[in-house]
Amino acid sequence: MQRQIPEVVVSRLPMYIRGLTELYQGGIALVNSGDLGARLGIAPAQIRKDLSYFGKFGRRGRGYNVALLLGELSQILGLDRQWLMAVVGVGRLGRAIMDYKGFAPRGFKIVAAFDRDRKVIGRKVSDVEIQDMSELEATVKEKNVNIAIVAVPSSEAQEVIDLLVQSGVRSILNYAPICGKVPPGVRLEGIDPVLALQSMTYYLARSCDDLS
Amino acid sequence: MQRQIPEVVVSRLPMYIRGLTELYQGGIALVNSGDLGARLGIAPAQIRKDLSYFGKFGRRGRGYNVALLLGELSQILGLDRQWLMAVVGVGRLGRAIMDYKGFAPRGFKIVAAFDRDRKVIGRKVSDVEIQDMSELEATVKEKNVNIAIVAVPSSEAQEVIDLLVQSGVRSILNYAPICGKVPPGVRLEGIDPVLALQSMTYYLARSCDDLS
DNA sequence: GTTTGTGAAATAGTTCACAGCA
DNA sequence: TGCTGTGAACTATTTCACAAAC
Repeated sequence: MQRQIPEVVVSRLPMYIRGLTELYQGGIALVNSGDLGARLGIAPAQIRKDLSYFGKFGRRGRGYNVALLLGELSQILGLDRQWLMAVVGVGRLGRAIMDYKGFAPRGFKIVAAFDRDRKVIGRKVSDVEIQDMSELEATVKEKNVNIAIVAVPSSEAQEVIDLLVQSGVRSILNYAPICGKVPPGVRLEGIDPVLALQSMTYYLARSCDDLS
Repeated sequence: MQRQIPEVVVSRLPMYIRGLTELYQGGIALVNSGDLGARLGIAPAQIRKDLSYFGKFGRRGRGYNVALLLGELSQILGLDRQWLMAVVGVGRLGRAIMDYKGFAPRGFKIVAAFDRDRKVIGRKVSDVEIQDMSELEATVKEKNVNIAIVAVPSSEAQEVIDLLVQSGVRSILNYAPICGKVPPGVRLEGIDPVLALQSMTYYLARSCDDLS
């Protein structure tokens, strides 16, 4: 147990949560690092080492209590509370994000949406009323939004990111295919399926061409 | 220049493509590793080292010819051809994926879609007719699909992945929030926004709690 | 003068292997 | 006996720093 945990370690905790949740729902009460690792495709020693950054959660000779570890990890990640999110850009993609049923059950609730298009302002999508961009800063502060999802066209994305940062948002999930810039202290993560596809083709191209 | 390139290196090439494309569209013909790095948030030495795995593309004292490097990287990643994709699962999420306008302009074309729900089979989404799952293997082979996108509920995802692998698909982009298993030689990448959110909350929770 | 390409050095991350405990 | 927790060993990745090229 120590300070300054590597980012890779933090990024694996959600996977452990995922695997443990499946076990929990399957009624399995106890699991060891080998079985959890096999399920997630992660080395058992990796799991034990990662957990050791945060404490001692297992019992030697037995393994980990699934419910207990799930609770501990949820607390470590701050998932024991509800997080309020805003969506910026309510075009095709933004609407799909707002309609996505996967956020709420995992503790992430969309409570505000913004667009600059007059034609959609005032309408409701999934029970959330779309507001004008000019109301972003005030609404974000008033509703205590701390995560924003950017779903505007690439050309406007950086501008929107800047506005969000200025409004006090410290975590941004960006769907626009640009590499945005944020000041230190703000987290920006990109979601771009094309980026994933473009590295897969590297390996596809190789297994097609090389018959060696 | 050498064999066996690290995966991290391959995963950065699409980012270079992205940055170079922006420069190209901005009419900039020449770029050095420092400027490209600043734009992408990557160290200049990292860029030079990554490129050196594949060859020598720059001119000392000058930098890189944007169009030239773009072409080289596209070829390396196999982006100089069109890739045909199939979508499995045409619910809310699957339809959003099929409607997404970001694939085609970057060389990825959806040419087939499958679902097991009788009510949607036969309908068209974005000009592609939805077929029954039973036709998957034959259609994938006939149309030369080599990438599949999985957008079925978690409970069916592994089953669908197995079917795709059996049908000869070597690259799968999985939107279901499970950690699927594939045999060696098949690439499976997951897209799960919640996973990204769950690690962002770790840092959010810390900057809220700790006033230290 | 400028910037690449690249070994060598430094850092980060993973895996081993085993003492310690149930 | 079985499995965790963890330093130590190993491997991978990044960064440095500079000769070579223009």
